[in-house]
Amino acid sequence: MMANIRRVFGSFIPLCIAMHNGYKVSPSEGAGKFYKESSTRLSRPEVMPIAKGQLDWRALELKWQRRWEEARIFEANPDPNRPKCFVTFPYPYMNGLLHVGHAFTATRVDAYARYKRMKGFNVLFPWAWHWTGATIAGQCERLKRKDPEMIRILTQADKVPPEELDRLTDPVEMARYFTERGRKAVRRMGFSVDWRREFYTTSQHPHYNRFIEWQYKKLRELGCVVRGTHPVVWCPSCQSFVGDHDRLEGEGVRPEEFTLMKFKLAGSDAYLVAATFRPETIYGVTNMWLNPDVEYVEARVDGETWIISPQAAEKLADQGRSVQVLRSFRGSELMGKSCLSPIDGRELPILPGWFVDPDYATGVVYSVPAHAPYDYLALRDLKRQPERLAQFGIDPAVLDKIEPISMIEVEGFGDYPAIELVEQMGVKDQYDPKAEEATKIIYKKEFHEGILKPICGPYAGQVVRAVKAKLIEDFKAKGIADSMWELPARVVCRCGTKCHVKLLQDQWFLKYSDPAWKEKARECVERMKIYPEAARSWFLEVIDWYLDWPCARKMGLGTPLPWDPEWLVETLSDSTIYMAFYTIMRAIRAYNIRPEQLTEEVLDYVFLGRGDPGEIAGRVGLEEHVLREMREEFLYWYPVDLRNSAKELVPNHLTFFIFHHVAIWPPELWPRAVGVNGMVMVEKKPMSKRRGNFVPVEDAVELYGADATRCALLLGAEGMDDPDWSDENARAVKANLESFYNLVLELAKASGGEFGRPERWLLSVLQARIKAVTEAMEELKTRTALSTAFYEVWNDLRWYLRRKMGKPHGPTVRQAVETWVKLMAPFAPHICEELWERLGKEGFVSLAKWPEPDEAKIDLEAEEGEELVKGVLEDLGEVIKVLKVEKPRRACLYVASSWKWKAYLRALEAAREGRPDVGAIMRSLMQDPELKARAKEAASLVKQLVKDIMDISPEERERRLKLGQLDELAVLKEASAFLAKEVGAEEVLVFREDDPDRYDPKDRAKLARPYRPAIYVE
RNA sequence: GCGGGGGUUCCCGAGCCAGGUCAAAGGGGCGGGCCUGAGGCGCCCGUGGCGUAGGCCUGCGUGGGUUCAAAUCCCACCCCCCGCACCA
Repeated sequence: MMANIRRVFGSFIPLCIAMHNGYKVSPSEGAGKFYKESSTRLSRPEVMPIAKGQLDWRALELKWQRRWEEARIFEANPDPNRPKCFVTFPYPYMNGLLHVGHAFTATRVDAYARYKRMKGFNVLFPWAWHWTGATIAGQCERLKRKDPEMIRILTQADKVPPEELDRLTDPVEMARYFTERGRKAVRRMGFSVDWRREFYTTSQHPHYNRFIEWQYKKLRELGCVVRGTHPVVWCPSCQSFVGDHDRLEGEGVRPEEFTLMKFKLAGSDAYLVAATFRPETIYGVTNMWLNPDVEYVEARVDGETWIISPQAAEKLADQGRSVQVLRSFRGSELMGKSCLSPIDGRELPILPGWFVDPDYATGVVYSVPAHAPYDYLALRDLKRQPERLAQFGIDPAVLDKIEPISMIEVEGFGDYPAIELVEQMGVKDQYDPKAEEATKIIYKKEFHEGILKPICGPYAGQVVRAVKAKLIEDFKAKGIADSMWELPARVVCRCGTKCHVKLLQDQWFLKYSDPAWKEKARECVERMKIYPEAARSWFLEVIDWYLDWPCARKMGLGTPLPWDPEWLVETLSDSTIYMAFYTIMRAIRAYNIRPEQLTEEVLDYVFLGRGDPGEIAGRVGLEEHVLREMREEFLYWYPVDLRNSAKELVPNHLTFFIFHHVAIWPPELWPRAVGVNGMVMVEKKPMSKRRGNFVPVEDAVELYGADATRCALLLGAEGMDDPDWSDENARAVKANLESFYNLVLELAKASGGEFGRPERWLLSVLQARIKAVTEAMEELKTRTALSTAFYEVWNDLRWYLRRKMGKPHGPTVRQAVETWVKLMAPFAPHICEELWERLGKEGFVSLAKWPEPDEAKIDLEAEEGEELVKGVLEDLGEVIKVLKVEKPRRACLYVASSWKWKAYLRALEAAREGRPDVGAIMRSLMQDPELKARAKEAASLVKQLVKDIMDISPEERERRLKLGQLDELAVLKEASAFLAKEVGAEEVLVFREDDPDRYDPKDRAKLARPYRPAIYVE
């Protein structure tokens, strides 16, 4: 028996060290053989030693991982008698090692899986590997070229031994290599995975390949896959598109679509084709700008003659236009001529504009001086330097005829916003950088708030933003407008060539723009659970925003499109419904089904229930029952109950996942829930291989063990917040887990003791903890759940043990500790298994029944009693501190008399209706003769009581009201020895305030209030 | 720029939706005490300021506002993180 509280916490570990000194654990010896000899002092030979005051985590974790595997407890088979729960983690991409970010997301899934399993669900948590895409192939290329950065990343971040590098130049080898290491890491984390269903993607896995072929046949049948063209950033020298990572300049720059307005050149069939983002301003056009110093061409473009820059002609040719350059000339040639406004045929002079860049869009710009700063500036510059006009033989008088035309109304400006702003900002001329700034301001303002004036015909009175798309469509229909793609900023390829936009022909697209498809996806989002709820609007936003997605590429690894095999399904498009494949992977292995047996009709039957299983089975040489079993297994596990990922996947993978499910399956098979979490930071910075703060799972596990890694990650954050991984924190969590382990073992030895209020209190608060952890897990709030299960329960026990001064009640403590271990099992499964075994429990804690809160154990009197003791202890401490006495000789407590309690309870009642009114309470109290006799005293008391009451939570008020008068005298008398010990007093005396025999030299008793006994310290 | 999420006491983080329970949970770190042969572990106390009786003052990105009362509600501003398309 423990002699006192200090011994409970202070001495047992050294004792354990003494007991086990000399036992050295060799990890290679495996489960059950960790010691040189069987411990004679521990009753069970297989339990873990505590080596050097610390656990041998590695040996302990390997032991339980092996036992789980041997017992095959995570292999989930359909069982109609149990509710199922199918949870998934997006298979990781195998271009490198798994890192703590993967571990974080997967640990959340695993903790949820383990929780649900303990709740009695038949839980399936499968795992697979993503090989699809060009990234791995790209890495191999870089490796072949001996790119030093690539070698550095592979050898340092991914810790590939240099001698392996040669082998990894083959993409399949690289994928396989990282898959092997990844699998080891996943196992070491103790994830409760059913490995029978493991696979990897691409044509390298013929079964999966069949599945993707089937999926795309279905999508095509449904009209979800269509052919079309697509703009990409293109390098004319490399003849290939240029992704963000292949650029020297222009990261993040994407193609944008310009509107082209066609102005007929007066007395000619040719059009001056001006490019703009603001076609609505056509109503305010006053003249045309060409750069007189650069070259232009006249070209046949789709049967029309266009005047544009030669660069533009080249770009248009890459955008699916038929382009034939007829002649080339300098811009100066057209100066002083005129063209016609496409809207109303007004004649517009063509003037020299040196700001016009032939490299940008068409090199032709129309002028709207009222609303475009550059246009106003260029006109102003010409007026100031009429000689520059004369140089082209233009009569400067032409400028006098140009009046700005106001066509957009915008608050805070008059008729000519561009002019006002230019003057206000003091922009010098068209070469002043401030011109750009002014342009941005006007554009933004007019786009969002601008209203078109009556001059704008059918669009008058409308907001620019609202009408723009319609206007473009109308102009195109009338044949006065066209469009072209252009990059809003310079992009330079790795090879040094300037890029432009190319429109790729005959691409295969997933038609995410389809309104009917979007609608179904929205419906799915609306009906599913989303953790955290804040992510829901994000999904809806993304679905709304999606355009068609090019779903196939010609490079890298993947599954060829069945009807056009030179195209491979790209990586985000072959990972959308594969969770269904997990459901049949078990049978494929068990029955040794060959890939060619997974025909379209077989999979139609399995996943869609189409056709006659007997006939189909016969045709492919399978037993009918096998086919039926696969169908049943699919229907058993589907739909997906939870898919959890990091938030970066919301706008892509998770949304695809939703789109494809709603396309292929009826609503009852749509996903039930998605979880989204933050991205792991390492020492507060985003993890990056290049930056060198990349933390592989294998390293974390090696240093801290699986349980500590899991807990440190889960304690980091929940919701969409980003958790931070730091060594300091991981170390601290590991130490906490070790203390948890030692404390549980020590407490399990407790025997004897008495059952009283502290025991009732402990069991009562434990029920609240169980409830809180359970509720948090249901919402996937893993941080709240773990922190409650771990720290809050610990604090409860801490108080209890302190309160019992080292004499805990064996059975109660044991019960508490068993519950504690169960609550911790989803998070720190290895150490909990070990404890479970050491506690002498049968079976795996992983399969133990999750605790349920027991209403019968909830004990208001005990909880309020302990609250009182805590409060008194705190107040005593405060008083002693202020008095600056080292060791008080004696402390006296005086509990409130019953008339005060009457007033207190009345005040509590009054507080139910909001802020209590002192007057009203008094009036009602005065009905009672006992109180009426003390009216004066009562009045000041009630004021104080109302203050007290408003200082506690409404729930607490309700509890106290429900409980009624607490027998404070009994509670405190029972606790007096404890209080005396805590404050270091010789004795603590407790009296009723109206006890005539009380010891009360300073006459303090009258200050007593309910839950606040009066105190006298000497 | 657009969309999403945030800014809380030394650090991480709860609280904010449903205003008073909040000097503000929990953890970490740090300081002191106890325990120990010593260390680690554990336990207790402290960790904005003041205080010779359980209390008072200041305080939750910045600036306003609503209210008897605001970390919590409203407005404006500043700052940080994530995603933005052929890429996993």
